[in-house]
Amino acid sequence: MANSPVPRLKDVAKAANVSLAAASRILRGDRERFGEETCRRVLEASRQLGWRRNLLVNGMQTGRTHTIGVMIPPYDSFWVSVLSGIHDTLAASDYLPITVWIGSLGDMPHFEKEEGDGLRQINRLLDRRVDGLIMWPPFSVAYYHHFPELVERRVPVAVIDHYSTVADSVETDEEQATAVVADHLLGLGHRRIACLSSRETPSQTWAVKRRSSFEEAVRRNGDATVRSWQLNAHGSNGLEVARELLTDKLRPTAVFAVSDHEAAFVRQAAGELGLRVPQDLSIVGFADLDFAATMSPPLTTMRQKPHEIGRLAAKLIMDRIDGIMPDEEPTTIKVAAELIVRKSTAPPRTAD
Amino acid sequence: MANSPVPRLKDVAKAANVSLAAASRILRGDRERFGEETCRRVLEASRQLGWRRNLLVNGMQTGRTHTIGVMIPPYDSFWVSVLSGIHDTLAASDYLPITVWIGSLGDMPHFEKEEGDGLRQINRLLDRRVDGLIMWPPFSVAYYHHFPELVERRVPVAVIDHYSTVADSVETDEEQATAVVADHLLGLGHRRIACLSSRETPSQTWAVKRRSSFEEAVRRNGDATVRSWQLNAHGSNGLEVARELLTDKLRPTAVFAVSDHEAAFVRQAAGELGLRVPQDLSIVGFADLDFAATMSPPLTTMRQKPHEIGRLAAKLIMDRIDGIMPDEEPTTIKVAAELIVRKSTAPPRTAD
DNA sequence: CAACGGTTGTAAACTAGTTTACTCCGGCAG
DNA sequence: CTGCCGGAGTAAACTAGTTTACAACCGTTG
Repeated sequence: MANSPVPRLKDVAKAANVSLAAASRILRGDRERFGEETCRRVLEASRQLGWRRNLLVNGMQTGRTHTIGVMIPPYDSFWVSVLSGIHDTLAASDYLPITVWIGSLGDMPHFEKEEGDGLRQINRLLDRRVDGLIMWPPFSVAYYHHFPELVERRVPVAVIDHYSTVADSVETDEEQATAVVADHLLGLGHRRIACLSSRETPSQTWAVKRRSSFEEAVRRNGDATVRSWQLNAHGSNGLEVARELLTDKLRPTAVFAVSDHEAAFVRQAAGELGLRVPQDLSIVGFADLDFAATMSPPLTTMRQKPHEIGRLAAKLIMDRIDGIMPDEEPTTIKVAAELIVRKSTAPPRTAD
Repeated sequence: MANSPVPRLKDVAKAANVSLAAASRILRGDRERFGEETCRRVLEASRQLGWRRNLLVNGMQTGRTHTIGVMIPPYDSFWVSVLSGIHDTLAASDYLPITVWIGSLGDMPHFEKEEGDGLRQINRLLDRRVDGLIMWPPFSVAYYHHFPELVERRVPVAVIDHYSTVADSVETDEEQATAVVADHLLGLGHRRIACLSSRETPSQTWAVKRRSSFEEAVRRNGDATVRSWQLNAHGSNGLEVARELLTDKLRPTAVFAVSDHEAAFVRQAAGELGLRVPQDLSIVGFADLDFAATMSPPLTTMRQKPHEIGRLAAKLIMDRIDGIMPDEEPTTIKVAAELIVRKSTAPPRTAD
């Protein structure tokens, strides 16, 4: 019956014995101008042949591919949830995300951004004429170089966990979140507190902000000391820095790690040094990644709302596409995080 | 300069002062027939204007979109690795996966497949004229109903962890893997062994096979007893079944769980019942998910090769697309798994 | 002076539809 | 008998190129 692998509108029109234009209009929903019987015949023929709209053609004609490019890291549970929020939100508008990444899983959670690769990936998306881009900026040295190009092509961009003056952004409310952590630790009685930051490269604005907001929040208290360490540019020396931090003359009774990945290093280093958690050392993480609850002891951490972050990023993009938002002025949305108290925090030993 | 948001070939041709056809041929690499100076002008103009090939047009003309649809579950670390293998392999051929899922993260690792949703997602991919499909069949009751349609459209399909007679498939070598687990437990001296299977719905052929292969492997030994339990159709009663299994009159000294998710239930139930792991109870999982190493005690488990599985599935699809494989005869590739011995297995108590 | 090879242009057909402008036909009302 | 309207068809232009056939121009040989 079908001599072509995929049925074309032409085939449907022929089967229903109507013209191509009539079939097109009827299938697009413009049924008022046609007889009931004709509509029925066309719809039936379409169903029978398994005809489906061709979004390639649609994309060429309207300039809308109903596809959003997403550049985020090889996934840990945070990014899986972000992606899930993006996916759900886009699906509601009949959009689909198309996701690319650079680096490899083996290098998680930190990895080198290779400029050439980032550029290749962003171009793969542009070649497919995506209607918008959601990204985590560390992937995109490419991003900075190509922002003017994206603007010229009118491809809206939303960035996640990165402050930007040129694109819409969604980020965790670092001031709120770090204040909660500081309150928790200070409330337990800790007065010598260490902070383990991540890589603080120019693109990792979240790490810088989280660390500095935390320092500020602790210092507002007056009588507590806080000191921060950070990973090297490759993020490859987590365990060493954690050891260094724990053996420092500060002798911290509590450590705030800017993400659960860093908290895991602190936990491991504490174990090696014979420090019991939480009796000798309290640890607070950030993100509530899937492994946080099953660490021993279960990790006290700030639970971000990754699904919500993804949802909002997708909504920003959709609003730009639909022209709901005015052409100018990038928006920044801050999402609150909540403290999940588990077993890795306790008052410091009074003997100390 | 550019009056249109995205530069067209027409603009490049005009800027380089050549005809549209010449620009097209030169940019496609057909440079032999043109002068060096002309080629330089066209390439330069293209670079300057930021022109990029339009894969929508390409797709319409050649019937190849350089895109592969992927339907896999909301990701745990196994599926993230599978996806990574797919991504890397496709990228090498300048293809991109476009991933959809059904169900939600909250229902992991088991969830209802809702037929309507599965169909909607597969159609989203078909609308974009993907060149092939990689999927995990539980997502696709849709798949079974639409296989004839896919065949007619000549869309090659590869399935993962599911035996199929109609599509290519890649799966873990269950016989090899379960024999290794059986040898490990029997070698330690266990003689009363329980097996906790997953949901054993018709689409979960891997669970059925893994459980039955394990039973067979144990029974080959002669003097050991094995008994199996399984989750309900929704996969919602893992903890209850684990409790039931541990309090059964069999009094198992070891449990093999068909995935780490189920192993986690066994661990939790053991804790509740005051059984120490591994002194009172040995547990073996399957998959080596990211949380396996940080469980307490760290879980002995079979490490699958998800990246390799993804790579092979992508390669099967690419071979079908490139016409390398003959038109008939679906292939099945089996991938070996390796035992990772951690702290959750030990010899049974001799007192017992 | 004509033929020739190397370069480049022109025009048309093609991918799968969408959309607009017009036309055509039959039946009914005035 | 004419006008009008609903229901349909026809043709063409348009999306962004790709590809083929053919023509045209140039300077250089024979």
